Amino acid sequence: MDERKGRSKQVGKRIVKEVYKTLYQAFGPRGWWPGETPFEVVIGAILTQNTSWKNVERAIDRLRAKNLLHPANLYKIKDEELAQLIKPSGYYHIKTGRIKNFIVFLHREYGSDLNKMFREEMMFLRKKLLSIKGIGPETADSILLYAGEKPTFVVDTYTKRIFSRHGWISNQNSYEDIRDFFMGNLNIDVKLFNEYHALLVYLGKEFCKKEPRCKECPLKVFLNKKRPNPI
DNA sequence: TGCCAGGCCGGGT
DNA sequence: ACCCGGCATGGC
Repeated sequence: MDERKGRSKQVGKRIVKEVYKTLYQAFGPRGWWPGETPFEVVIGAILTQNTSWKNVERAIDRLRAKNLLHPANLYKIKDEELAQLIKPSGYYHIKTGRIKNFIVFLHREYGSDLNKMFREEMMFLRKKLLSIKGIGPETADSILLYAGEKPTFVVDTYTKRIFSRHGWISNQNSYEDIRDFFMGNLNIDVKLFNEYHALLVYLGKEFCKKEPRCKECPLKVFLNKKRPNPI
């Protein structure tokens, strides 16, 4: 690699770490994921696809009330009943299929035992999750990180929005590019990846909704700093 | 009232 | 390899 790229890489590394430090100091630990059990996290990860968490909570509460937050119980339920229960989370027919796809996969591959599934090597399991129809990269990484406590970085719309608006990534970078960018510039650390993603979501939700780079944004201190060149 | 929310798939270029 | 329409409810 040439010298310019090398320097750019160092800038990228510094930015990624400093952004984390800044957000953590501003907001403190977020305590993610807002779910009680690993299985609940998996279901939440599917239900929250392009959906506000508030609506997902409603759906989860309805499942919990029927004691359905367990693989064996969901395995038995009829599609139409599940669809009605998760209705508040939107896209409920699509998501019924996606939940069922995962449940059938878990049953077939691991005897409905989530702990057994998470004993797999991370990247091997990631590939298997991605092969399930309805589980894309963000959902897979959310499951691995927040339910399985595996060291993978979750990239979502907030991550892309915040980092591209600052010029730290470009909007043509793929999901995997961006994931590599974060993982390559941070220590491989479950706790760190957990907090980082949660902090970005918090920032995106609470500060960047209407006015990008608003006055109260903790990241405004980065506006005048050197920026890395394309990942 | 219209737009958005912690994506992903399938078909078309 | 991208690009786009579709999927749907609830909050502001």
